[in-house]
Amino acid sequence: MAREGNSQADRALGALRTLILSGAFERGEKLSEIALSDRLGISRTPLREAMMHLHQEGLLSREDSGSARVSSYTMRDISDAIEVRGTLEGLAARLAAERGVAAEDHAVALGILDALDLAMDAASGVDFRAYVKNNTSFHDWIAQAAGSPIVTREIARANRLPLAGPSAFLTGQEGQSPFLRSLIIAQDQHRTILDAIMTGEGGRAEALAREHARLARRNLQQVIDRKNTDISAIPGLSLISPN
Amino acid sequence: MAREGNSQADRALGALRTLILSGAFERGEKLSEIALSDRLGISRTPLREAMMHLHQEGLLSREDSGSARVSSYTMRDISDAIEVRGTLEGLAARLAAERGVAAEDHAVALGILDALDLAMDAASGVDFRAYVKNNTSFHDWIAQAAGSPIVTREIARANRLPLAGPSAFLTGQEGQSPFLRSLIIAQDQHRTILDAIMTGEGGRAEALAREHARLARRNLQQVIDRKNTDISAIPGLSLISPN
DNA sequence: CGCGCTTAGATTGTATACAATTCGGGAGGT
DNA sequence: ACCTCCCGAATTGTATACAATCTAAGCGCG
Repeated sequence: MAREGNSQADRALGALRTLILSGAFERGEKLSEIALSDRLGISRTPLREAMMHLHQEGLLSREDSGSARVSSYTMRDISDAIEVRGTLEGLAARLAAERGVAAEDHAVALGILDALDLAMDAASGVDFRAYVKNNTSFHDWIAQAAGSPIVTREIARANRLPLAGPSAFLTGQEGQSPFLRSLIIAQDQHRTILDAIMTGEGGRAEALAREHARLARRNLQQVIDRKNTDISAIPGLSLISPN
Repeated sequence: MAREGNSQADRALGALRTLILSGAFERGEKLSEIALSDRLGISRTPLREAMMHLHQEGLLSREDSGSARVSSYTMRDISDAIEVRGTLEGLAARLAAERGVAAEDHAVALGILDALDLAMDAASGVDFRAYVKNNTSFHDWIAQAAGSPIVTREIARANRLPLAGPSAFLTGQEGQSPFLRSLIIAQDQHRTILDAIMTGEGGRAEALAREHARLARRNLQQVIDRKNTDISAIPGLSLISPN
């Protein structure tokens, strides 16, 4: 049998997801199971399992007849998805503030924020790889800070939506100066959110977490407005319909 | 092939979900695919598909080895799930207020609320069947009121969590007088939420929708505290661990 | 010339056989 | 008595064959 991550189904899931996000298919393109099966060298049974998974992730949508199509999203869909994420992170932050956070967990969060500072102040400009990694970690920390598996799970779900994750627009932006400014603002928001959580200011923590997500929305808008963006530089961007 | 709802996979999904929610299995019981396959008269392929679906619904959890267990939830998990639902419905209500609602959609909502009044004022006590149906309709209306497929979808997801749906605690409660009072309060909240949405009071609409969900939380607590509750009267209650 | 029907090819849904792995129990040794 | 190792039964993962259905092209008819 297969260990975690070693199964054919997991391989199919990863491979197909990468293909879709990298723009290997057109928006709305119909995917044939047999064709994909041949292309990936994986039989239809685990492939169908992977496609079901991608369906619930939102990357595929099912026709009435049962055939699968690559999903198509509008700008507003992504914007709404980010708002949903912000709302749920706000909930997590508020609950964490209300329920309290152990000193041990607090230390972990501080460590992540210090690492983010370090990534920004690197001698050779910003260390994007480290920033993305630690930014993701901090958002994961918030998701778990309330100590509620349900909240954590729902946030994870919201993050799976194509471009809604906290680090979706942190790749392929290295040289942009307005983007650098937004990193500074984002990091300040990180510290402020953690402060509000630790002082038990639930309402403040929630409002800040929401606004923090809206910063991602602004970045999305900037990326789109800048016309010469390489569509393949940001995974999933090919799923967005132009208008 | 199979039309929507006619496939073996859909039948397996419905049958297995009903079995689980009705308490046919113990909490944490390991489910063998072969045994279930025999019991339901459905081969393993569509059965596995159904089990994957139930896994993402939260009714099943997977062991490292791949075997499936019936999920177990705590009281607090359910409480959190209801809070998540309230938060997302609050988001939907706020967005609806901010973005505006067409007169046509407003009329639909008013129709649903009138039907709810009618169900409560029925000559022979409360018509629970009608109340549940229209209560569900109103919550669906809110989920769609923002005009955002993403928001609608996330709310639908949150509702799938075992006892988190808006009508989860409306069955098996017919004779309870404190419960009747909560129906009156709930219906008042319905009207107030709609009013806030239509007058563009986004913050108010959001706060009310959240508090409305917390009423469901109070009902849950009442059901649990009342010791003589028939555990099979409320679908999914068997998944809750006592402590 | 356009439209509906028929039919063949392609595609999805399902069952089943087989391979790989896990799990539990029993034998044997210390 | 307890621990370890090993083996067989049970269980899950995968491939594949077949059945049911969809799709699209070609044909006949108005």
